[in-house]
Amino acid sequence: MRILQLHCDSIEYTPTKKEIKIAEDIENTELQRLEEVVVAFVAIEDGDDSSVAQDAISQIKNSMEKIGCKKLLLYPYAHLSSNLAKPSTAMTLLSEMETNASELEVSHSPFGWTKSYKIQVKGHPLAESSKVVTKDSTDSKDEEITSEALKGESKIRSYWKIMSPDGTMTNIADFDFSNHKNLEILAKYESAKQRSVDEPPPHVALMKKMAIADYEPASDSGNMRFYPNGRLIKSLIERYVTDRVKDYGGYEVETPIMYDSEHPSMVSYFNRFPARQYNIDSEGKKLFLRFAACFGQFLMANQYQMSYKNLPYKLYELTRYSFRREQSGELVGLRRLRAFTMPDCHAFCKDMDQAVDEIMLRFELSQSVLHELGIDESDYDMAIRFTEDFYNENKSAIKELVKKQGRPVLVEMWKEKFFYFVLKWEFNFIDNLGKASALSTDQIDVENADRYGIEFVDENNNKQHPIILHNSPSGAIERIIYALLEKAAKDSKEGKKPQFPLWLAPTQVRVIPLKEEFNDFCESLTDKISVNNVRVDIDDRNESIGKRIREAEKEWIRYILVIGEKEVNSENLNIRDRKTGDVKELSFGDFLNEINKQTKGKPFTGLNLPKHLSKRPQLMV
RNA sequence: GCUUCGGUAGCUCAGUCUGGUAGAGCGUUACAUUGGUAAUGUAAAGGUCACGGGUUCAGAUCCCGUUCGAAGCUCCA
Repeated sequence: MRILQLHCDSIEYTPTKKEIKIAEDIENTELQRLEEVVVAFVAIEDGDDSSVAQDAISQIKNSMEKIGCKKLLLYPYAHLSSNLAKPSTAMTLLSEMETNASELEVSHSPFGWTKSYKIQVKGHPLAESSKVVTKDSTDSKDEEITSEALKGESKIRSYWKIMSPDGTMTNIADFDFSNHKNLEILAKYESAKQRSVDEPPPHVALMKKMAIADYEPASDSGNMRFYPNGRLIKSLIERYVTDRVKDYGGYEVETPIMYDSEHPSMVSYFNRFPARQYNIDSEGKKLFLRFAACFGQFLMANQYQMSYKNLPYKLYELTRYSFRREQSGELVGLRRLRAFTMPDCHAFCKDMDQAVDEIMLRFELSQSVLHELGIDESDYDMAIRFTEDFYNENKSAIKELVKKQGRPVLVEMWKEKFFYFVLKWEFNFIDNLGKASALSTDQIDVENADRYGIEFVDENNNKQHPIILHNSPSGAIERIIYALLEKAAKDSKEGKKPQFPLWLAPTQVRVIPLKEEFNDFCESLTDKISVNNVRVDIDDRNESIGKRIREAEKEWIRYILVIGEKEVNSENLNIRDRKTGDVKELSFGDFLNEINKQTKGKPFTGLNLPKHLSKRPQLMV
């Protein structure tokens, strides 16, 4: 028996005429319409019997339970097989299947009739499946009709281990996680897929409360709006990551955000991955929005005349945005988006030795970038994945990476290469709910240079395809903000004051005049401070001093300067430091030094809000 | 995408079970207050109870659908 099973929004069919003599007698030849239904196109084959029918219907019931649908239409469909059973047998078995599915709302379309039909199939991964049930098939073959990638992904055979910094590998079950709680979460998360949470992630409330980002209902899900505070933070992180990649040797480029899916180099790449992109039809072209910077940079590199002497050569782009049409149920706050900002740096290397050398540099770059962004080593754990072949040929390189991490890492070893890369590592941030999400990552790609026709000329004047590394030193910028907010929430939960690194704080210094008569003094003081690249504002509202301090605290502002009689007549400043909660007296110069020490080496941009709080609309409370 | 839960004033939320005049705090506005390091006082304005349909004499409340969000499943190039 062959079955094509489709989970449908709707199906309409109209019996038009009897095809065979013994066709079922029916009274109603009008159009039938069913909604929210699983349609099983069934071909009964020679040799099928009652046991096959039972097996088949139980498989159907099984998968319907999984997708949560209770309505079934059995649709006799001869065209699935060239070895059909006799119509009489077929009718008997079909009605047996229908009887055995009585707990469902089951019906069938008439047997032996020519029917016209119109069908609307749902888009989810389990919506379509085909089944072959035979007398001797002991186990069910439940094959999903979807992209090659999804098929392959479920077939990937892999082994999960923990590798210690000394290079020894241990089975996950045998590893002592007592000092590595987050790694345990990551290991369980990845390999066993165990999760149990029942509350929204804290960064979602914080991103709104701090007026950073919010959902935009008028857009698609997962496309966020960033308020002035959020844009300032995001733009500073973007600039910092870009500066660091340029220091490392990446050359910044800009490439289109949409591509023609029928361009020859896209076709084969596309077929390797599930179709989760945004599609746009324009003047007969089928365009899709990029989900990474790869295409643009590869198509560009294709034009380069490269010699081995030029390698390694690195291209970099900060994609604003990359688009992935993730399943709606997977989107969460700033953690998982459909439009996100991704720094993406590709290094073209002449051979595996050079690629391995390069990956070490980028590993250190990624570690350092995260650290400087305010994400500590203890906040993330590393996973490394590679093919068995790559492991056997490059053991020492893998061990060196793990050693650089200095702590045990999660290892996934693939029996064979399925993706385009032979090695991939990533740093996974573990949030307050025990969710892991990848930040930095790098890959060794051995396929795409060929696919995109990227070549260099080697020492012997032969053309070769370079090995390509794909590194994002920070991961998505939105995800960095998510990590910083989750860290702040954790501090808050532990009774510590939440805060941003000073260089990212929307306001670094707040000046509060005690009375209106000190306003002029405050103006000139803030001018003096802001010319030194410090974001300073004035709370000139007619509110009590206590309230204005409280609100500055709630905005996580690090330094508060209350200006009264005493300050106006003093050389020094009285500074309330949120970190300690104390008020200290410093000279103007010492104060600036204290700030500069903390923001050294980081980009700066001016206040992104009105300087006077009296002029500032309130976004959130 | 599936299952479950949720959407009430700008924000946080009560009211929904048991249908009958829509509530509080914060914020906003006005007036008074000129303050010394986490909430000054008084008053006022502010709601299509997410949207659409149904049941009912009557719907924020009950039913159906849609939409947005969250959790779980699945997934993450």
